[in-house]
Amino acid sequence: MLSKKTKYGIKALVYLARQENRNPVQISVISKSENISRKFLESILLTLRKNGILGSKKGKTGGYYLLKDPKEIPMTSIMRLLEGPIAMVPCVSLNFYEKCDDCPDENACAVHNVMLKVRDNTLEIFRNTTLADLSI
Amino acid sequence: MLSKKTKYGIKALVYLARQENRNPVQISVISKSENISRKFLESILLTLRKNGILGSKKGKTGGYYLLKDPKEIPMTSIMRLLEGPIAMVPCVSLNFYEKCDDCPDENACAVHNVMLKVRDNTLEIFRNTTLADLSI
DNA sequence: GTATAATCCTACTAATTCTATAGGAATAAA
DNA sequence: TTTATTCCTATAGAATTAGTAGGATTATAC
Repeated sequence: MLSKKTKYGIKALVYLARQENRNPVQISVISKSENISRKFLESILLTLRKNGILGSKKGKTGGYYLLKDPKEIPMTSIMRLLEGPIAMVPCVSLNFYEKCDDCPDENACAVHNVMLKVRDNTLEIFRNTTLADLSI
Repeated sequence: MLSKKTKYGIKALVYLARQENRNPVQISVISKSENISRKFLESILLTLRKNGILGSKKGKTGGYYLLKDPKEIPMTSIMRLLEGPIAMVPCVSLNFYEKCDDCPDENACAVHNVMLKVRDNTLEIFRNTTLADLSI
């Protein structure tokens, strides 16, 4: 299941992508529009900024804005940043790989092989979907 | 992320599917072979039995066995039983649908639409994969 | 400059879910 | 009658999630 953090993060990004210009938008404006707790959204936008997706301006008339063209922001980046691995098991994850304790041989593991297939499919969707596609 | 419950459940089912006959297999035999906590596995097999996937025999020489041909057990059934929804958000789930609190219009929701696509893809894989496919 | 209004940052908390574990009752075979 | 299994309910510790608190910092407007 997608965490609320990720869901809210995507919604906020879409909101920013739909803006006509790149002027800073205040947290409270987004939080009201998208029905998201202000403080929770604050922490989400902060991690998006720390990871190069958003820029921010402090003080009065401050807020958050996109640093890149929405076309240049694939879902893979957003998902990995907010949600973590795209794969359903760590042993088939590209960016968050971990060996299973219980599994002596990955290639012989039935779970591994189905989940690899699922990951490949999901990955292709996320790679081919950018923030621009979400924001139409 | 897939829960250990689901992962262990699948592994146990594969183990049973690979048996030559349908004689009862004891929990402890499966738990040793697959490196799963005996008591945890016990509770998993119990829910599989209560939901018509497994049969059981009590007492000495007791154990668990498959009730159906592995070909007749799709991944969708196993996943929904052990893991719950296949979709990443409740609002695109077929069997566990729930409306989002924050979302006034589902069809206008960017998250909804990507996740619908992901669900369709994942669902097709799980529908076309049976326990028999996993047990080769 | 001073008041105001925004982000920044760290820490904390409440709720939920996950991963088991405990312990005995019921059952069946030897 | 002993032994070895499943059956059942309850509980507990750990991890994660979702959200909150409160003040520090910074920039604008008057």
